[in-house]
Amino acid sequence: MSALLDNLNPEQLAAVTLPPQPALILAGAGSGKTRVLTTRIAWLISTGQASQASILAVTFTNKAAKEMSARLAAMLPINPRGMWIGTFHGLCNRLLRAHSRDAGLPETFQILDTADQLAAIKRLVKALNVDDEKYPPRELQHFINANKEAGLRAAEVEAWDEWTRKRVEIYAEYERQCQKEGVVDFAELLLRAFELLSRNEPLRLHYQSRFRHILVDEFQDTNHLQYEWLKLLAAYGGAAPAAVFAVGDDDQSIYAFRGADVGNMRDFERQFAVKSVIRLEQNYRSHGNILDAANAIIANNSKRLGKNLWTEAGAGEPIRLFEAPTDIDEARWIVEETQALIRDGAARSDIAVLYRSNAQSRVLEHQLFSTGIPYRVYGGLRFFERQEIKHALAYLRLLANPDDDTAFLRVVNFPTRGIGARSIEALADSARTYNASLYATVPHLAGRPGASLALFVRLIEDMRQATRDLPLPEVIDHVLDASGLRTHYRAEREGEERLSNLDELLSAAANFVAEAEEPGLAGFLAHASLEAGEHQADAGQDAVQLMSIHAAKGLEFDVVFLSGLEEGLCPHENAISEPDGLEEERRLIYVAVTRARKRLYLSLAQSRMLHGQTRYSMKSRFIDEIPAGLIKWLTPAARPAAERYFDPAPRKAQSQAKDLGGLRIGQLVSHPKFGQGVIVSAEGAGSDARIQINFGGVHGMKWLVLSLAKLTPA
DNA sequence: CATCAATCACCGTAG
DNA sequence: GTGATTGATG
Repeated sequence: MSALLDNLNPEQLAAVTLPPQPALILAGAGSGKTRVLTTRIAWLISTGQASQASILAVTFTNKAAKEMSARLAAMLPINPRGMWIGTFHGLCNRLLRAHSRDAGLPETFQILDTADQLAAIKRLVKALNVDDEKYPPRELQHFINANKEAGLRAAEVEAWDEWTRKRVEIYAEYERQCQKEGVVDFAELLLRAFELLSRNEPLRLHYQSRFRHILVDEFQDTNHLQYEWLKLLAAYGGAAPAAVFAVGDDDQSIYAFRGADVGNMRDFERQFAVKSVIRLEQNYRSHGNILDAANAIIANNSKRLGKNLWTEAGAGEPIRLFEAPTDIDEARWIVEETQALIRDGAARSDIAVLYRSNAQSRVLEHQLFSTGIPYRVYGGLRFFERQEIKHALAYLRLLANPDDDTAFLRVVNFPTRGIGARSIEALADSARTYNASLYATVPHLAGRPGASLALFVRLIEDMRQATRDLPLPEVIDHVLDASGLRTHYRAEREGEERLSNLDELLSAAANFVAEAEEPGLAGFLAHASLEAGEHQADAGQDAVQLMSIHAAKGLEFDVVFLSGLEEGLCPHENAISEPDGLEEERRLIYVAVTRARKRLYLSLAQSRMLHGQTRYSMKSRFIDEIPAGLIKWLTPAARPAAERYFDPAPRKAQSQAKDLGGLRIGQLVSHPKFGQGVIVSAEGAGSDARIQINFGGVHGMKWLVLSLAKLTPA
């Protein structure tokens, strides 16, 4: 026991050993947050204050949940599976599987990922004859999810205008469609679990009396529904509420876009009458210069609970900053620098390259690949989201739940078996009249299309027969052959990688069976939806880590490259116009900077390919928020002169040189009112000539009449 | 009904 | 630049 509490600083110790009552721990980046959480659980159990079964710990990412389980297993001679530890989605899934009937779901309900959900909405929009120009499926998807995250069913959404009334109607139809097919989307997992507990009193009382200790990681990222779910489970307002131990950092709140509400921290403090607020401000991760930069950046935010990180570590190295002419040059430089680090003995896995948007990874991957440096990309297109994997999973889903129309449509004619759009349309029509799923409607269909469809149904039924008593990997193996997927990809010219991914699916299943509590098909399918990113084909290898800043939260590395620090990208142009958008972008940079232990590189590119076009931008305002003394410029001048600003190797799109009275595209210019900007494009000629300039920041993009604008080369 | 080429829209972050 | 969608052709 004493060893358990050794080496904790006074604040950490106080947090770990708080009496069982509501507590809020404001834990700065690198302050030992995970350690406090896990030690708290170990302490509660080893002092006999809590049983394993009375613990519920919830996190946001699978990575964090796994980490917590692993650390607990190292601290306690127990099986951490006795506790409920997982993500919000994972725990809600567990709850719904255990009580599917009470929740109004089939036992084998399937989970729709983002792409499945969008496909389902598109299908619905088509079936309802809705104008998809006026009601774009993506927008509808966002509308539905936002309402679910706010805890609102279609009937509860207030619609003030015709547009929204229609969207509510589609939302209601979507709910009906999902219910009929026995599928739930991500947001539905949470909402359904919430409704299950709130409507079913015996069940609620059971879980409320079981979970006496509820620990929440990354509390700042909870959305409204998740907070309400926690309140319900903790018996908030009742005679004997559970002890909620919430750990969070308002400065690291970066998920407002999906409904996260930092206000939950204040609400929690007030509503639960929290007596103990503990601040963890000593940072054990980063050198002083890195921490100073992070503190300086975040100090520009106005809405903060207030916190200042400090460290006993020395200042360390300066922050290195590199400005490249193009995104390709930027990537090349990052790779060269990485090579040098590895040559000097750095482990590849201790080096991370971070970026704002996943699209940036391609250039980096290309450079790394051609240099032969092993790398691993997190996020982006994930293993379980690959086309061939989704096809295989769709067959499996049909085995588990034939009413899953999304799965049905995905593979009914893949590999092709003569079932075209006409047949599908006819089938969908009768499915509507019978009010049944596509699969169930097939026997009712007469004529020629009916025959080929019946063959497909027969195929699935045969698969079900043949795999009835087989272990999961063999089920999948059989399905891959019987479906014709293997044959199809063997014939495809570039199908080799797809084939090996399908084999990888087999080993993923074998792994799953070995580790899971419920190693059945339904469990595996849920795993595939919920942990789409966890399984990577080249996991385990010592590789350079590539990921978005969001994905990097909670992780740390010796060396961090933060790339693409340009106005429009970081801060992202869409965020600037959003309320509080800029502050969230700043927190994003704060998160990125605080990932680094020893060395931090910042980089930007003056021009970048985006949407197949070259874009010119200015350096991010956030760079200017770092005290100049902490930065070491690796490029000659703070701003390169106009001449050298040009792309030395112009790409096609910009090669047509235009005469703009001495100015050129890509050049940095100064305007008396708008300040510095980059010439992006031009049109017209003579006195009509207009040029487009990206001033970044407040002014943004502007079209100016060349003959009137008082521009000087900067 | 399948295949291929041409055209179009899209990339902001995620479980 | 990529992946989805549409249109012409066999």
